[in-house]
Amino acid sequence: MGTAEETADGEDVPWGEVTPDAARRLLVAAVDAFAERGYHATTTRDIASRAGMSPAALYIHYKTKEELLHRISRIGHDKALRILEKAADGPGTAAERLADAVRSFVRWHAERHTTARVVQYELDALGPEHRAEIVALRRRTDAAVRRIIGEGVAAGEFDVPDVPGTTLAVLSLCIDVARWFNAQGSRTPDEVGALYADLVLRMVRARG
Amino acid sequence: MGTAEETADGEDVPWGEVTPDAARRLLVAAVDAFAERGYHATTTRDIASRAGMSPAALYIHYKTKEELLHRISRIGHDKALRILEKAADGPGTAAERLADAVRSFVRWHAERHTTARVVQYELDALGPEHRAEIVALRRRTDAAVRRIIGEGVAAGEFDVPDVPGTTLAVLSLCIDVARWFNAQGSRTPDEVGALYADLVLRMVRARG
DNA sequence: CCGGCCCCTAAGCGCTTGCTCACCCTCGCG
DNA sequence: CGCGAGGGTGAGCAAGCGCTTAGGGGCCGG
Repeated sequence: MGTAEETADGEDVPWGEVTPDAARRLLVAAVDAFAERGYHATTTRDIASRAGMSPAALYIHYKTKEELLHRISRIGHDKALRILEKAADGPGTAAERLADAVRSFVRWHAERHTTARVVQYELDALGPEHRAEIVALRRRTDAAVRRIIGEGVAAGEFDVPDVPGTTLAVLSLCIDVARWFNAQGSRTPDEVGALYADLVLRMVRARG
Repeated sequence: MGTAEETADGEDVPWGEVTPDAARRLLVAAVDAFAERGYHATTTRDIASRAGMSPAALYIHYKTKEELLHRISRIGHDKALRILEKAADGPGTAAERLADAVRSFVRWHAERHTTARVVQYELDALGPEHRAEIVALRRRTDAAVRRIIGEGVAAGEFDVPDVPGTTLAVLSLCIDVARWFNAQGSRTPDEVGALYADLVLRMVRARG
């Protein structure tokens, strides 16, 4: 807390951990390009020109185009996981924690949907070692949700016949927000978060 | 019914409508390659060699690589839409029809998950006119689900505060099956279909 | 036997790709 | 002022891309 990439009120500055400034500008340009066209359809010239630099500038700060994707994916997954685990470890009943987790996770996917789209849908473009690292993070994401649902069942709050299957469905539902969410659409990230939290509570048949 | 691409018991032969045989072999190879690596990461040489042909053979049957994707996308969307509309127009209560729609739609996405992955996630790679044609089909998909839910609400079967939002969530949930489903995984398409039908009925709080 | 037809291939064209390299400009420091 | 260091550029390389073209080989009716 209080590190350079956070403001006084504790809210994160996106990509604040990426330095120096030129490296961050390139990374932000890459996120936009990857989200818009996909990793494979994006050229290094496109990324550099979005950042206002020559094609060669990219290779001062990153070894390859794939390393850029890895940095984006790594930071994005870290952030998403932290949001989810914070909600899972919070106070309150299982229903309250599940609703909180879904609400904040979905809000992140909607608010930062360009980043989320890259993070969630360009996994296959990573090299084998980098992909393995990211897959490990995703398992922790799955474990966090499964724990809340499991505790809710144990406490008699939830009625869920298939805990792993329901966990999968809940996460799938949240992640897919990154695919369809449109900033020009009629729903705000808060509204989608509230809607999805309600739907998920219904899925576990929590009293609510 | 009884057309060339259907067997006696009415079950479809996949890609039976694609002729001649060499064109179908190329298309099946393209589906596999696109699903595995993505459209942009797949080369025309890769497609041709999977079909056991030289790179030039592709251009005897298809004008461009994009035309191949369009044929796949068009046929796949037609099939998915037909499955969904058949369930929506069937007999029974809204709950029965919704469960049937979700079950069969999900089963298709799981069973034919390579095709579904291309169909659902490579939309942006299509040219503008082809994309517009596919988007129109997707609107009919949305309309079919919305109609069932709307009728369930009108009949007092469902308790749904936000019909368009719930429709979006239901479709999103089903479509995302194509992303995570793995044939080597522990769940069969039938099991996933049954699980998802139950979860969706809970989302609309149908008596079940 | 032939000649036209239909699939298919070998070779390769023009272009774009990820990435490199020789060089330059700016700036802090003695 | 001289100078080294580090972020930046223009030009371009080797490889791979989508796609084309000239021609080969098997099957057909005559």
